[in-house]
Amino acid sequence: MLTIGKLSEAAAVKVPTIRYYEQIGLLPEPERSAGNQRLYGARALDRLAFIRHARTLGFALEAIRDLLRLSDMPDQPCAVVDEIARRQLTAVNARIARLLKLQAELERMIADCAHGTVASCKVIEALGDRCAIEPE
Amino acid sequence: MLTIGKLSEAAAVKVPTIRYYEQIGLLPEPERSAGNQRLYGARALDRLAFIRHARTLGFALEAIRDLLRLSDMPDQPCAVVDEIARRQLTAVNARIARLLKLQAELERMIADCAHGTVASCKVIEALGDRCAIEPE
DNA sequence: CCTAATGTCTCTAGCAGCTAGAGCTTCAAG
DNA sequence: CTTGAAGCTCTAGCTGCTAGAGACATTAGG
Repeated sequence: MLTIGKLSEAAAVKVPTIRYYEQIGLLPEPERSAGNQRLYGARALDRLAFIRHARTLGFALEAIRDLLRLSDMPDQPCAVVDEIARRQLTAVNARIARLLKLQAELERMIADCAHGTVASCKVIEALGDRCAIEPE
Repeated sequence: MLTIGKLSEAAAVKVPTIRYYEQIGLLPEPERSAGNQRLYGARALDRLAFIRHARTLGFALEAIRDLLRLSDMPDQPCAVVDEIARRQLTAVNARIARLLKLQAELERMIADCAHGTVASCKVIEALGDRCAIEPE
């Protein structure tokens, strides 16, 4: 059995984050030691690794909640899982597209800058212009 | 002179957001009408447009605060402005790089899925694996 | 066995950047 | 003159954590 500190280390998730996940119901309440400290088994580590991996892929905690629920129902068709992942991919694609536009505009702004005074700064000037990019 | 509603419309920034920007000191406190309503001039519109444009480019409000302060000092050299913009570009580049990795992993996961049951779902399986990508 | 240093406990509050609501006043159109 | 929209202030909420206070538990060294 692992204490929360050991689990934290093993899963590379900070201690308060683990408690937070428990609080919002992403992790089940673990056993407690005689002294009221949390004790985790291998299952908890798997689950935490799952959450962390999904988080690094940008899934929202709500989506992860759905994925975890589904992963506990092995006989269900995985269409819903697929759908969640596909939605995430769409969101990632959209963010990439947007960031590429930002990148281009920032590069243009910076390239135009003559390194003079603020009065003639193209960066400030460009920012003052009405915007060409849609907000997020 | 514009009421907050008109300003909101003209700058495409929501009314509570304008009040929020005032509250955190990004916008100066405007004049008030006899009935205590905010009244804005063209300067406020310019400033708000500047903020909005910088926001869509992903600048943090703190960075925008710096940029606004600098834009009020036209005789200063614009090196600091440049630096802020360059930092933003670096951040954008990093986010793009990260999202491209996520995109690849999500695509792989989804492509592997045989559309069977959850038990054999490669998406769930892939999420359960220890992560290959560094978190943000 | 005692002590000191960690580790853990709960609880509350804070971060960014807004957004939403309650409950009130003011304004503009008809 | 009335009505409905728009304005006001204030507080609380959202996501996904993170930080701190103040108290108890555990462990390693002497």
